[in-house]
Amino acid sequence: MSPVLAPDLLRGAGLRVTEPRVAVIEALDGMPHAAADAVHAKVAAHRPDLSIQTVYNVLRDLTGRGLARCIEPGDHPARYELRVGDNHHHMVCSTCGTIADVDCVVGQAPCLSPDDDHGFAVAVAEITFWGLCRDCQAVAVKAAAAVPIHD
Amino acid sequence: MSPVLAPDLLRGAGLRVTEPRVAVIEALDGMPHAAADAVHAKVAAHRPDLSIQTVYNVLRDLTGRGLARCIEPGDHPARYELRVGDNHHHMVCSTCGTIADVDCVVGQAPCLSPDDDHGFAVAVAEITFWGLCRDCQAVAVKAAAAVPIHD
DNA sequence: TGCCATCATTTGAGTCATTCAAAATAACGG
DNA sequence: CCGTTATTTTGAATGACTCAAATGATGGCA
Repeated sequence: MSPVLAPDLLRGAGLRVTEPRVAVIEALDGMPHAAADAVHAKVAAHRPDLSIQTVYNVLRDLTGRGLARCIEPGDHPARYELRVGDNHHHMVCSTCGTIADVDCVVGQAPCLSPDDDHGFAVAVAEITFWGLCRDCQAVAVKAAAAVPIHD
Repeated sequence: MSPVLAPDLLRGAGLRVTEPRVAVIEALDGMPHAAADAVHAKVAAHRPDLSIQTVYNVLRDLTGRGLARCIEPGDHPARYELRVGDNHHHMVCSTCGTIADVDCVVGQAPCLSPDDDHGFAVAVAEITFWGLCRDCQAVAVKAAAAVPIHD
Protein backbone atom coordinates (compact mmCIF):
# COMPACT_ATOMS: atom_id res chain seq x y z
CA MET A 1 0.00 0.00 0.00
CA SER A 2 2.48 2.56 1.18
CA PRO A 3 5.71 2.65 -0.82
CA VAL A 4 7.72 2.68 2.39
CA LEU A 5 6.74 0.44 5.29
CA ALA A 6 6.29 1.89 8.75
CA PRO A 7 8.80 -0.42 10.47
CA ASP A 8 11.49 0.59 8.01
CA LEU A 9 10.73 4.25 8.54
CA LEU A 10 11.02 3.80 12.28
CA ARG A 11 14.24 1.79 12.18
CA GLY A 12 15.72 4.25 9.74
CA ALA A 13 15.07 7.03 12.19
CA GLY A 14 16.53 5.11 15.12
CA LEU A 15 13.19 4.52 16.77
CA ARG A 16 12.06 1.19 18.14
CA VAL A 17 9.37 -0.56 16.18
CA THR A 18 6.31 -0.73 18.35
CA GLU A 19 2.74 -1.49 17.54
CA PRO A 20 1.39 1.95 18.53
CA ARG A 21 3.95 3.68 16.33
CA VAL A 22 3.20 1.50 13.34
CA ALA A 23 -0.51 2.03 13.87
CA VAL A 24 -0.14 5.81 14.06
CA ILE A 25 1.95 5.93 10.91
CA GLU A 26 -0.55 3.80 9.03
CA ALA A 27 -3.43 5.92 10.28
CA LEU A 28 -1.64 9.05 9.14
CA ASP A 29 -0.96 7.44 5.78
CA GLY A 30 -4.70 7.00 5.31
CA MET A 31 -5.77 10.35 6.69
CA PRO A 32 -3.28 13.13 6.09
CA HIS A 33 -3.72 16.32 8.13
CA ALA A 34 -5.37 14.44 10.96
CA ALA A 35 -5.43 15.88 14.46
CA ALA A 36 -4.21 13.88 17.45
CA ASP A 37 -7.68 12.91 18.57
CA ALA A 38 -8.64 11.78 15.06
CA VAL A 39 -5.52 9.62 14.89
CA HIS A 40 -6.40 8.21 18.26
CA ALA A 41 -9.97 7.49 17.22
CA LYS A 42 -8.81 5.63 14.14
CA VAL A 43 -6.15 3.62 15.95
CA ALA A 44 -8.47 2.88 18.85
CA ALA A 45 -10.87 1.16 16.47
CA HIS A 46 -8.41 -1.73 16.32
CA ARG A 47 -6.92 -1.31 19.73
CA PRO A 48 -9.35 0.32 22.17
CA ASP A 49 -6.93 0.47 25.07
CA LEU A 50 -4.33 2.59 23.31
CA SER A 51 -4.22 5.85 25.21
CA ILE A 52 -4.30 9.24 23.61
CA GLN A 53 -1.20 10.08 25.60
CA THR A 54 0.65 7.43 23.60
CA VAL A 55 -0.61 9.02 20.41
CA TYR A 56 0.78 12.34 21.58
CA ASN A 57 4.07 10.67 22.45
CA VAL A 58 4.30 8.96 19.09
CA LEU A 59 3.45 12.11 17.18
CA ARG A 60 6.09 14.01 19.12
CA ASP A 61 8.69 11.34 18.36
CA LEU A 62 7.77 11.18 14.68
CA THR A 63 7.99 14.92 14.20
CA GLY A 64 11.17 15.07 16.27
CA ARG A 65 12.85 12.56 13.98
CA GLY A 66 11.54 14.15 10.81
CA LEU A 67 9.13 11.35 9.92
CA ALA A 68 6.11 13.58 10.28
CA ARG A 69 5.32 17.23 10.12
CA CYS A 70 3.13 19.20 12.47
CA ILE A 71 0.78 21.88 11.19
CA GLU A 72 -0.59 24.37 13.67
CA PRO A 73 -3.24 26.48 12.01
CA GLY A 74 -4.24 29.45 14.12
CA ASP A 75 -6.48 28.37 16.94
CA HIS A 76 -7.29 24.97 15.47
CA PRO A 77 -5.77 21.91 17.11
CA ALA A 78 -2.48 20.71 15.63
CA ARG A 79 -2.57 18.40 12.66
CA TYR A 80 -0.02 15.96 11.31
CA GLU A 81 1.15 14.66 7.97
CA LEU A 82 3.74 12.17 6.77
CA ARG A 83 4.64 14.25 3.76
CA VAL A 84 7.95 15.78 4.76
CA GLY A 85 11.00 17.04 3.00
CA ASP A 86 9.28 19.06 0.33
CA ASN A 87 8.35 22.60 1.19
CA HIS A 88 4.69 22.48 0.36
CA HIS A 89 2.05 24.71 1.85
CA HIS A 90 -1.49 24.44 3.12
CA MET A 91 -4.98 25.66 2.59
CA VAL A 92 -6.98 25.77 5.81
CA CYS A 93 -10.70 26.11 6.25
CA SER A 94 -11.33 28.90 8.75
CA THR A 95 -14.50 27.21 9.94
CA CYS A 96 -13.80 23.51 10.29
CA GLY A 97 -10.01 23.38 10.08
CA THR A 98 -9.91 21.02 7.12
CA ILE A 99 -6.55 21.17 5.39
CA ALA A 100 -5.54 20.63 1.78
CA ASP A 101 -2.03 20.55 0.37
CA VAL A 102 -0.80 23.24 -1.97
CA ASP A 103 1.92 21.66 -4.01
CA CYS A 104 3.36 24.59 -5.81
CA VAL A 105 3.01 28.29 -5.44
CA VAL A 106 4.07 30.63 -8.15
CA GLY A 107 6.57 33.06 -6.74
CA GLN A 108 7.37 30.84 -3.83
CA ALA A 109 11.13 31.21 -3.95
CA PRO A 110 11.14 35.02 -3.74
CA CYS A 111 8.94 34.79 -0.66
CA LEU A 112 11.78 33.11 1.17
CA SER A 113 13.73 36.35 1.36
CA PRO A 114 12.14 39.18 3.25
CA ASP A 115 13.63 42.58 2.42
CA ASP A 116 14.61 43.30 5.99
CA ASP A 117 15.30 40.37 8.29
CA HIS A 118 15.32 42.47 11.49
CA GLY A 119 18.31 40.46 12.71
CA PHE A 120 16.41 37.19 12.44
CA ALA A 121 18.06 34.03 11.16
CA VAL A 122 15.20 32.94 8.97
CA ALA A 123 14.85 29.17 8.64
CA VAL A 124 11.62 28.64 6.76
CA ALA A 125 8.83 30.57 5.09
CA GLU A 126 5.40 29.15 5.74
CA ILE A 127 2.47 30.06 3.55
CA THR A 128 -1.06 29.41 4.71
CA PHE A 129 -4.11 30.08 2.61
CA TRP A 130 -7.21 30.76 4.65
CA GLY A 131 -10.68 30.30 3.25
CA LEU A 132 -13.75 28.12 3.31
CA CYS A 133 -13.76 24.53 2.18
CA ARG A 134 -16.50 23.34 -0.14
CA ASP A 135 -18.68 21.98 2.64
CA CYS A 136 -18.43 25.08 4.80
CA GLN A 137 -19.20 27.30 1.82
CA ALA A 138 -22.43 25.38 1.33
CA VAL A 139 -23.33 25.74 5.00
CA ALA A 140 -22.53 29.47 4.91
CA VAL A 141 -24.76 30.00 1.89
CA LYS A 142 -27.59 28.10 3.51
CA ALA A 143 -27.21 30.06 6.75
CA ALA A 144 -27.23 33.37 4.88
CA ALA A 145 -30.43 32.40 3.09
CA ALA A 146 -32.10 31.54 6.39
CA VAL A 147 -31.40 34.95 7.92
CA PRO A 148 -34.57 37.06 8.16
CA ILE A 149 -34.59 40.63 6.86
CA HIS A 150 -34.34 42.09 10.34
CA ASP A 151 -31.89 41.02 12.99
CA MET B 1 1.73 60.77 20.06
CA SER B 2 -0.39 58.49 17.99
CA PRO B 3 -1.73 60.02 14.79
CA VAL B 4 -5.22 58.77 15.61
CA LEU B 5 -6.58 58.99 19.13
CA ALA B 6 -8.02 55.93 20.78
CA PRO B 7 -11.44 57.48 21.55
CA ASP B 8 -11.89 58.44 17.91
CA LEU B 9 -10.96 54.97 16.78
CA LEU B 10 -13.49 53.46 19.14
CA ARG B 11 -16.31 55.83 18.23
CA GLY B 12 -15.56 55.35 14.55
CA ALA B 13 -16.00 51.63 15.01
CA GLY B 14 -19.24 52.01 16.94
CA LEU B 15 -17.74 51.02 20.26
CA ARG B 16 -18.26 52.87 23.49
CA VAL B 17 -15.31 54.79 24.79
CA THR B 18 -14.25 53.21 28.02
CA GLU B 19 -11.11 53.53 30.05
CA PRO B 20 -10.04 49.88 29.64
CA ARG B 21 -10.42 50.07 25.88
CA VAL B 22 -8.43 53.28 25.62
CA ALA B 23 -5.76 51.81 27.86
CA VAL B 24 -5.48 48.64 25.80
CA ILE B 25 -5.21 50.58 22.54
CA GLU B 26 -2.52 52.82 23.97
CA ALA B 27 -0.63 49.84 25.34
CA LEU B 28 -0.78 48.16 21.95
CA ASP B 29 0.40 51.36 20.31
CA GLY B 30 3.53 51.22 22.47
CA MET B 31 4.14 47.49 22.21
CA PRO B 32 3.05 46.00 18.92
CA HIS B 33 2.75 42.19 18.77
CA ALA B 34 2.00 41.97 22.47
CA ALA B 35 0.23 38.97 23.92
CA ALA B 36 -2.87 39.35 26.07
CA ASP B 37 -0.99 38.88 29.32
CA ALA B 38 1.64 41.44 28.31
CA VAL B 39 -1.06 43.96 27.52
CA HIS B 40 -2.65 43.22 30.84
CA ALA B 41 0.64 43.64 32.67
CA LYS B 42 1.23 47.01 31.06
CA VAL B 43 -2.29 48.29 31.66
CA ALA B 44 -2.33 46.94 35.20
CA ALA B 45 0.65 49.13 36.05
CA HIS B 46 -1.71 52.11 36.02
CA ARG B 47 -4.83 50.29 37.02
CA PRO B 48 -4.09 47.20 39.09
CA ASP B 49 -7.69 46.06 39.38
CA LEU B 50 -8.29 45.71 35.66
CA SER B 51 -8.94 42.05 35.05
CA ILE B 52 -7.31 40.00 32.35
CA GLN B 53 -10.77 38.93 31.31
CA THR B 54 -11.49 42.52 30.37
CA VAL B 55 -8.32 42.60 28.31
CA TYR B 56 -9.50 39.49 26.48
CA ASN B 57 -12.91 41.10 25.94
CA VAL B 58 -11.39 44.32 24.63
CA LEU B 59 -9.02 42.49 22.31
CA ARG B 60 -11.90 40.44 20.96
CA ASP B 61 -13.95 43.59 20.36
CA LEU B 62 -11.07 45.42 18.71
CA THR B 63 -10.28 42.58 16.33
CA GLY B 64 -13.98 42.04 15.66
CA ARG B 65 -14.38 45.65 14.55
CA GLY B 66 -11.18 45.69 12.55
CA LEU B 67 -9.26 47.99 14.88
CA ALA B 68 -6.70 45.34 15.72
CA ARG B 69 -5.34 42.21 14.19
CA CYS B 70 -4.69 38.93 15.89
CA ILE B 71 -1.61 36.88 15.08
CA GLU B 72 -1.56 33.24 16.13
CA PRO B 73 1.90 31.81 15.56
CA GLY B 74 1.95 28.04 15.92
CA ASP B 75 1.80 27.08 19.56
CA HIS B 76 2.73 30.49 20.89
CA PRO B 77 0.01 32.50 22.60
CA ALA B 78 -1.90 34.91 20.37
CA ARG B 79 -0.47 38.36 19.79
CA TYR B 80 -2.11 41.59 18.73
CA GLU B 81 -1.28 44.62 16.65
CA LEU B 82 -3.02 47.84 15.67
CA ARG B 83 -1.58 47.82 12.19
CA VAL B 84 -4.49 46.70 10.07
CA GLY B 85 -5.62 47.13 6.53
CA ASP B 86 -2.31 46.46 4.85
CA ASN B 87 -1.48 42.87 4.10
CA HIS B 88 1.88 42.69 5.79
CA HIS B 89 3.48 39.54 7.10
CA HIS B 90 5.45 38.43 10.12
CA MET B 91 8.72 36.98 11.21
CA VAL B 92 8.38 34.84 14.34
CA CYS B 93 11.11 33.61 16.63
CA SER B 94 10.62 29.87 17.10
CA THR B 95 12.10 30.06 20.58
CA CYS B 96 10.65 33.11 22.30
CA GLY B 97 7.78 34.06 20.01
CA THR B 98 9.05 37.57 19.35
CA ILE B 99 7.47 38.98 16.20
CA ALA B 100 8.71 41.50 13.66
CA ASP B 101 6.80 42.98 10.75
CA VAL B 102 7.71 42.17 7.19
CA ASP B 103 6.50 45.08 5.15
CA CYS B 104 6.95 43.83 1.69
CA VAL B 105 7.63 40.48 0.19
CA VAL B 106 8.77 40.16 -3.36
CA GLY B 107 6.41 37.90 -5.20
CA GLN B 108 3.65 38.35 -2.70
CA ALA B 109 0.84 38.84 -5.17
CA PRO B 110 1.48 35.58 -7.05
CA CYS B 111 1.35 33.75 -3.73
CA LEU B 112 -2.30 34.68 -3.45
CA SER B 113 -3.25 32.25 -6.18
CA PRO B 114 -2.55 28.61 -5.54
CA ASP B 115 -2.57 26.47 -8.67
CA ASP B 116 -5.31 24.21 -7.41
CA ASP B 117 -7.77 25.59 -4.89
CA HIS B 118 -9.26 22.17 -4.01
CA GLY B 119 -12.72 23.76 -3.97
CA PHE B 120 -11.70 26.28 -1.33
CA ALA B 121 -12.84 29.88 -1.46
CA VAL B 122 -9.52 31.42 -0.55
CA ALA B 123 -9.79 34.66 1.38
CA VAL B 124 -6.24 35.48 2.43
CA ALA B 125 -2.70 34.23 2.06
CA GLU B 126 -0.66 34.44 5.21
CA ILE B 127 3.12 34.27 5.12
CA THR B 128 5.06 33.53 8.27
CA PHE B 129 8.84 33.47 8.43
CA TRP B 130 10.17 31.25 11.16
CA GLY B 131 13.64 31.66 12.59
CA LEU B 132 15.61 32.85 15.57
CA CYS B 133 15.63 36.43 16.75
CA ARG B 134 18.96 38.07 17.55
CA ASP B 135 18.74 37.36 21.28
CA CYS B 136 17.84 33.70 20.84
CA GLN B 137 20.62 33.25 18.30
CA ALA B 138 23.09 34.44 20.90
CA VAL B 139 21.68 32.09 23.50
CA ALA B 140 21.77 29.18 21.04
CA VAL B 141 25.41 29.84 20.21
CA LYS B 142 26.32 30.04 23.88
CA ALA B 143 24.45 26.82 24.64
CA ALA B 144 26.17 25.01 21.77
CA ALA B 145 29.57 26.12 23.06
CA ALA B 146 28.75 24.80 26.53
CA VAL B 147 27.91 21.31 25.29
CA PRO B 148 30.66 18.82 26.26
CA ILE B 149 32.16 16.48 23.65
CA HIS B 150 30.22 13.47 24.90
CA ASP B 151 26.51 13.40 25.66
C1' DT C 1 -29.15 67.80 33.09
C1' DG C 2 -30.79 63.63 34.49
C1' DC C 3 -32.84 58.98 33.22
C1' DC C 4 -32.49 54.60 31.52
C1' DA C 5 -31.80 51.05 28.05
C1' DT C 6 -27.99 49.01 26.55
C1' DC C 7 -23.45 47.88 26.40
C1' DA C 8 -19.04 46.86 29.41
C1' DT C 9 -16.73 45.02 33.16
C1' DT C 10 -16.09 41.94 36.87
C1' DT C 11 -15.96 37.61 39.20
C1' DG C 12 -15.60 32.96 39.23
C1' DA C 13 -15.90 28.77 37.14
C1' DG C 14 -15.14 25.78 33.12
C1' DT C 15 -13.07 24.02 28.67
C1' DC C 16 -9.79 22.16 25.51
C1' DA C 17 -5.53 20.64 23.72
C1' DT C 18 -1.59 19.47 25.40
C1' DT C 19 2.20 18.37 28.73
C1' DC C 20 4.36 16.41 32.99
C1' DA C 21 5.76 12.60 35.95
C1' DA C 22 6.11 8.14 38.01
C1' DA C 23 5.27 3.35 37.57
C1' DA C 24 4.60 -0.67 34.61
C1' DT C 25 5.82 -2.87 30.34
C1' DA C 26 8.15 -4.09 26.05
C1' DA C 27 12.01 -3.95 22.33
C1' DC C 28 16.26 -5.63 20.94
C1' DG C 29 21.53 -6.12 21.25
C1' DG C 30 24.31 -9.39 23.18
C1' DC D 1 16.97 -15.65 27.11
C1' DC D 2 18.42 -11.33 29.91
C1' DG D 3 19.14 -6.92 31.12
C1' DT D 4 19.33 -2.24 29.68
C1' DT D 5 16.92 1.26 27.96
C1' DA D 6 13.18 3.02 25.44
C1' DT D 7 8.21 3.12 25.39
C1' DT D 8 3.57 2.94 27.18
C1' DT D 9 0.32 3.65 30.66
C1' DT D 10 -2.13 6.06 34.25
C1' DG D 11 -3.42 10.00 36.40
C1' DA D 12 -2.81 14.59 37.34
C1' DA D 13 -1.61 19.33 35.97
C1' DT D 14 -0.92 23.29 32.95
C1' DG D 15 -1.76 27.46 30.03
C1' DA D 16 -4.51 30.09 27.25
C1' DC D 17 -8.66 31.15 26.66
C1' DT D 18 -14.04 31.06 26.92
C1' DC D 19 -18.64 31.09 29.22
C1' DA D 20 -22.13 33.05 32.18
C1' DA D 21 -24.38 35.69 35.66
C1' DA D 22 -24.24 39.84 38.36
C1' DT D 23 -22.74 44.50 38.75
C1' DG D 24 -21.52 48.86 36.83
C1' DA D 25 -20.88 52.62 33.37
C1' DT D 26 -21.87 55.01 28.74
C1' DG D 27 -24.32 58.11 26.04
C1' DG D 28 -28.87 58.86 23.37
C1' DC D 29 -32.87 61.12 24.55
C1' DA D 30 -36.28 63.90 26.93
